[in-house]
Amino acid sequence: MKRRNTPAKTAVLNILQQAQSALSQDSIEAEVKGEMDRVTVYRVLNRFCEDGITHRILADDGKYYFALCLNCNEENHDHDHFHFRCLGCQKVECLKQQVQVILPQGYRQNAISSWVTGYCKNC
Amino acid sequence: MKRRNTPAKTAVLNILQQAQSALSQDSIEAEVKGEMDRVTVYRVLNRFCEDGITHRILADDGKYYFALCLNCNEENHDHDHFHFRCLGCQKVECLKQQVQVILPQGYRQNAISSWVTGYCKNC
DNA sequence: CGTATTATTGCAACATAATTGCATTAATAA
DNA sequence: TTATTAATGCAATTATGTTGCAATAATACG
Ligand SMILES: [Mn+2]
Ligand SMILES: [Mn+2]
Ligand SMILES: [Zn+2]
Ligand SMILES: [Zn+2]
Repeated sequence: MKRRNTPAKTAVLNILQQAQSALSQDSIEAEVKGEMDRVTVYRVLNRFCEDGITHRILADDGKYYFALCLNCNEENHDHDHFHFRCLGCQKVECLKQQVQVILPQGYRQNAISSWVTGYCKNC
Repeated sequence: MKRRNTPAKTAVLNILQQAQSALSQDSIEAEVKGEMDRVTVYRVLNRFCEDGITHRILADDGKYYFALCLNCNEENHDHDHFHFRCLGCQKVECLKQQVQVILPQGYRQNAISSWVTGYCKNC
């Protein structure tokens, strides 16, 4: 399924690139108000995830956030870092620190989702 | 608001005690099918949380899971441990390992939510 | 026990986040 | 320029959880 370049795709990608942080669907929707449908935002973001352009993280507020994959290449994705959500400015960031977990015997690890909520240095 | 003992409350508590793991509303609902309403399950569980009988954890599948507070006392709740969700049997457990995170300068930590998904030793 | 008080329940409606179906539009290849 | 089909808009649907309100029933108290 070959991808096509569309205004919607370009607009969402620009927003993510300028954000320097993970964004939720609704915050992106707010920025493109009128330009495109709500569903299109979801679909563009999901396609980005399928294509390895973004990664999708379910925050502890129950919403998905999307962040550009910065240190990933086509084959190796590495998203086992902590995520921080600020209760003041609502900003979500990918932290540098990797999550270290040792599972009990016989357990196999598939994915990790680690969140810290609190207040960032500006809040 | 003094609590009352009801069949609904007793049934849900029994299920949690026998489970030895965290349960979602829908899995509890499945076990009490016909006995009580969907909303009652939510309300019983939320009351347990208010009363410090259970704690509520939002999993990386977007659902809340409820687990008995075992090592908590009235004042000190300690839920900063990893949680494991099995993709095979759907079971959710609280792992022993505590989450260790060092935040960037100036950041304040409020709450932690750490999930590992994968397959347990039986799956 | 009998009665009053009010916590708890059931049911319908609502809220919010995200997905799906389908006809239409438009990006790309030939 | 035209054919192909990915992408879009809109409405409907799913999923999870909450809220309003009248009816029910657990508890306290004489
Ligand atoms: Mn990340
Ligand atoms: Mn726990
Ligand atoms: Zn902040
Ligand atoms: Zn399992």
